[in-house]
Amino acid sequence: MSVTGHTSSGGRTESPQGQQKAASIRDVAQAAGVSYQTVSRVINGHPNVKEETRKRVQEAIDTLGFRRNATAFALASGVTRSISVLTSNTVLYGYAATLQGLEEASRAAGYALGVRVLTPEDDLDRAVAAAADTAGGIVVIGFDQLGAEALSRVPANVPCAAVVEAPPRGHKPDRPAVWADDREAARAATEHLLALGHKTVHYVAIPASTGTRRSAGPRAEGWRQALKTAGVTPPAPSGKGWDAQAGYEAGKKLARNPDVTAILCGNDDLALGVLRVLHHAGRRVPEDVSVIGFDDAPHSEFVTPSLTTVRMDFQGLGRAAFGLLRAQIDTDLPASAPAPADPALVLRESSGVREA
Amino acid sequence: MSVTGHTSSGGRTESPQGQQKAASIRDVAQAAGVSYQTVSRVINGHPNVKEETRKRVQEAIDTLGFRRNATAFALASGVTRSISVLTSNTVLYGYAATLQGLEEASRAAGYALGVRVLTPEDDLDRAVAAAADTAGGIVVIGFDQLGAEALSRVPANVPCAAVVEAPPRGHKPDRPAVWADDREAARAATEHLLALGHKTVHYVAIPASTGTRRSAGPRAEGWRQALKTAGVTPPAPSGKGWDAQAGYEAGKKLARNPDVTAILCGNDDLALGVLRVLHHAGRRVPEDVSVIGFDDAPHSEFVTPSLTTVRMDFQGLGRAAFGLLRAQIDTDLPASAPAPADPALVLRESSGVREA
DNA sequence: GCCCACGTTGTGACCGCTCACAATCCTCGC
DNA sequence: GCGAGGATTGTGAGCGGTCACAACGTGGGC
Repeated sequence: MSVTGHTSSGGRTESPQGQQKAASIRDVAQAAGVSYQTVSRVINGHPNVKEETRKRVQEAIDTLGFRRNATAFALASGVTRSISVLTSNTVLYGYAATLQGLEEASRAAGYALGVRVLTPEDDLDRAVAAAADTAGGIVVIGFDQLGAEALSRVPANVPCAAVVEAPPRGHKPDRPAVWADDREAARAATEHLLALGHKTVHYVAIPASTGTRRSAGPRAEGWRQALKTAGVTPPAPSGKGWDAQAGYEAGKKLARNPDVTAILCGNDDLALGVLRVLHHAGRRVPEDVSVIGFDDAPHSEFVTPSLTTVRMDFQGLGRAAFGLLRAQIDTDLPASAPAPADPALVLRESSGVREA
Repeated sequence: MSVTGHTSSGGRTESPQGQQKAASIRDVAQAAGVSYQTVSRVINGHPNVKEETRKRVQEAIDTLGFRRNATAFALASGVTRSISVLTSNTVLYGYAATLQGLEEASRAAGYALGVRVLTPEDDLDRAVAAAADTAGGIVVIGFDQLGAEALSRVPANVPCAAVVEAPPRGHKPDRPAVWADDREAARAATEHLLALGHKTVHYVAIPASTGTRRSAGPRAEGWRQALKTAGVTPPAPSGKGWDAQAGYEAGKKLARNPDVTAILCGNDDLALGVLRVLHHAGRRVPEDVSVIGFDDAPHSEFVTPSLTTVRMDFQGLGRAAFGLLRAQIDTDLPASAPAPADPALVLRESSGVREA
């Protein structure tokens, strides 16, 4: 198999004169025989402009192909109509879907959207600052430690919203934020497994946004709480990452243990890895072991066995976060923040009655 | 299952005075007892500044927490150090991974990155224009018709690069672009299936970036060519979308036909759907039918049966596209465009020798 | 017939920074 | 001891828009 990986430099028709720079407001003014201020009025739809004048200016705008310079507008008016998203990932389903919601909402509102990925090597203050002075506001995706940390570094005077893990009971984040009730969802999923006859439920954790303990985070809490309520001592959670490989690794030990009949996973990728290792270990799903994931990634419905999981409205969270941010920027707006859908347990093939 | 979906408005400590606006270059100048131009020299690392002066200015910068206003800089210098990505999707693996490569490269180069999703309802010219005057250059992800169309609308005077499907043999795109040799990869995959003893190979297509025919696009071409070379008449391709659901739909007919023993899919999501429908039809993979996907999405290794697929270096394509764009903006740069890795067939469980 | 209010338009200053150029200061060589 | 020339610094103008305000009409009310 070969590759061309070819590169072609486009045939620019770059005349020696270079491309004439874009028409400015003053060019238009001259062409229309008015002052630049009048042009400004026209492009901003100011009421007090004589209809005939407006028409003349509009024609000049059209023939010159004038477009208002966004940079100059931003400088002069102080309005930026753009937001910047800070996230540690853009590919994992939860992040990607949240980003999608954010993009959709911002586009609908006429805002440009910037993306800045955070890495462990980053100087977070610098990253936040860079985002802040590029855009009119910041949205932080704080599902993980990196995001949460970045969020805490956002200067108080920059408009900011976040989508985060559900905060500990009774706590409220110090910045506007949206979240779904993962805790309750995890509890419901766990209770479902218990109701299916499983004596206990094991948990393969996603990294928590706060601290490094596997037992931290709302999903783990919900799971633990359900077990406790049922009078079961929660087994130690496992897991050390977000992807299927991490699920595979964490699942090795569980797969070997015949007492393990039910596994809740912090996300669907993890669950996929668990499913895989169970398959390798010769344990059938759901006959021998039930597996439940989290997030309802697009492919979860199509793997075999199809994955029972908790559907999360990440797009909705993204949209809501944008609403929260916009409310700070366009104070005096209808502040419409459509509520995200509730998490919902989706029953599929990977979970079933305990047979033993 | 309930949801809190809670919203908390952060406790802004907004004194009646409001936050004093950020320090400007002149504030710093005054504090340091120099002219604003000297401050400008310091922040731009201009050589001819007396060491002692530089130090004094730097101190003023630090104590005032000065940060150069990006908007003003852009306006005055005409340099934007930001790029904008136009894409019809951000979640599908190929797109998301390309975007990831783009983000990574732009961040490394100190460029901010904007994302603008294209929809069928969009006024493409408007969308392109908006992207163009927000950023210093545009990268178009042209895997599909929407992207390809947008690319063709980019005005000649705006710096632009694209990552596209491999263009027809002998053709070169009229804009700088990168692509992988999907055609060759598809051919290799098809030949592999043929070599496994399959009499023919069916194809479930992804939408082509040009035209609407399922038989268009490099992947389809490579597949068809391999069959023809082997003296086999290519069966009609199926497929009408990008996702697993589309694969499932397209696979229904194939699953019913006992003569179908090998299926090549335009991407891994499609393949997942095909796998699923084959499972429902009681046909074993790879014993009864071999399936090969395209792209090597992260989960393809972990589904059961694991998916034989063609690994694509989308991140590399993204990085290369950024390099191409940057070369137009920072003319006079080392123009380092690291070549993307070649597509590579990854053999896994879903393909095997024909047993019949 | 006059004044005032309002609709319409133009002027100046400024957003925060850069550029080009002029002005000043030193230092060196003879 | 003096002029040349480079190092260092300051000034003016401008990027392409916006804002505030002044300057025009023009019509209606008295």
